[in-house]
Amino acid sequence: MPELPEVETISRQLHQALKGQKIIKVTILSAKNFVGNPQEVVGQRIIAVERRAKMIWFKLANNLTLAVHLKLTGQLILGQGQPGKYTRVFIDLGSGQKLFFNDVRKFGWMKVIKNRELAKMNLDFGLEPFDKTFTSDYLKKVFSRTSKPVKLVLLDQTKIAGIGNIYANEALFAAGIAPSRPAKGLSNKEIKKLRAEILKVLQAAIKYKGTSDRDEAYRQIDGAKGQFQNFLQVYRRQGQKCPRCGGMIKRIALGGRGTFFCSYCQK
DNA sequence: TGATATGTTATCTT
DNA sequence: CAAGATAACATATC
Repeated sequence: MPELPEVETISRQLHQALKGQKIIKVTILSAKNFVGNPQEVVGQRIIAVERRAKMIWFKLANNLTLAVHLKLTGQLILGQGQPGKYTRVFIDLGSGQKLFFNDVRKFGWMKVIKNRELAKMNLDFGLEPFDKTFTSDYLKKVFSRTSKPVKLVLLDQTKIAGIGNIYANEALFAAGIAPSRPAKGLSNKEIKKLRAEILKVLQAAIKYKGTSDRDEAYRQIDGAKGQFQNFLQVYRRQGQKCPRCGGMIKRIALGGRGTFFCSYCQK
């Protein structure tokens, strides 16, 4: 699924490829996946492409931003060809290339947003893990206020932006903390460790350009898979041996989501 | 056929 | 009232 490392990868690649380019034409094939007036972005130059939480922001010259959320199965592919079966929107660029927004399940969206509304939208999200304000003191404060399972707090975008199911599971494994532990019950030492492991796993996943699990949707902008699926320790590995202690990896549901952990070495 | 997958939000419940 | 729990969204795959 596109989480922080996947969206960051796409966002960096698009910035590289599209900075300075002009949007020539917007073709909407599925109306529900495009919000706003496409004419407002036509003719505009792309100043920068940035990531915020799990969104990609195309900052345009006219103080508008084209925001994209890939949700579960969205892709942004840069190419020369024709739209595919699951292309919902595509954008013709000055270079002659096309940017295809593909999305099997149609949960994702593109939205035209005024920059001053963007600032308001920003307030709905928690801290970016790589922001220097994301300290263990901050985590401690967040955790102390709830007895929800710690994994659900990691997934709460209003507290921390960008972590999804894969990296919540992996970070808790790396920190040796059971996902169902009530957040307020974690010790200072555990919180410190968890913060460090969150940063480590996100950094490693960015290095390997994200996780393309099975035939899942995530792709880099040239259509290539990421490689971090080869480094997953627990995610979707139920029934297999724990790479750390040799115990059995279990699967439970937390908040209706698959949760994977080693019941021997995650305390 | 039914279970499973999942990010986010709407809605129901406590 | 707020926090927490759960359903809904759409569709493919096992």
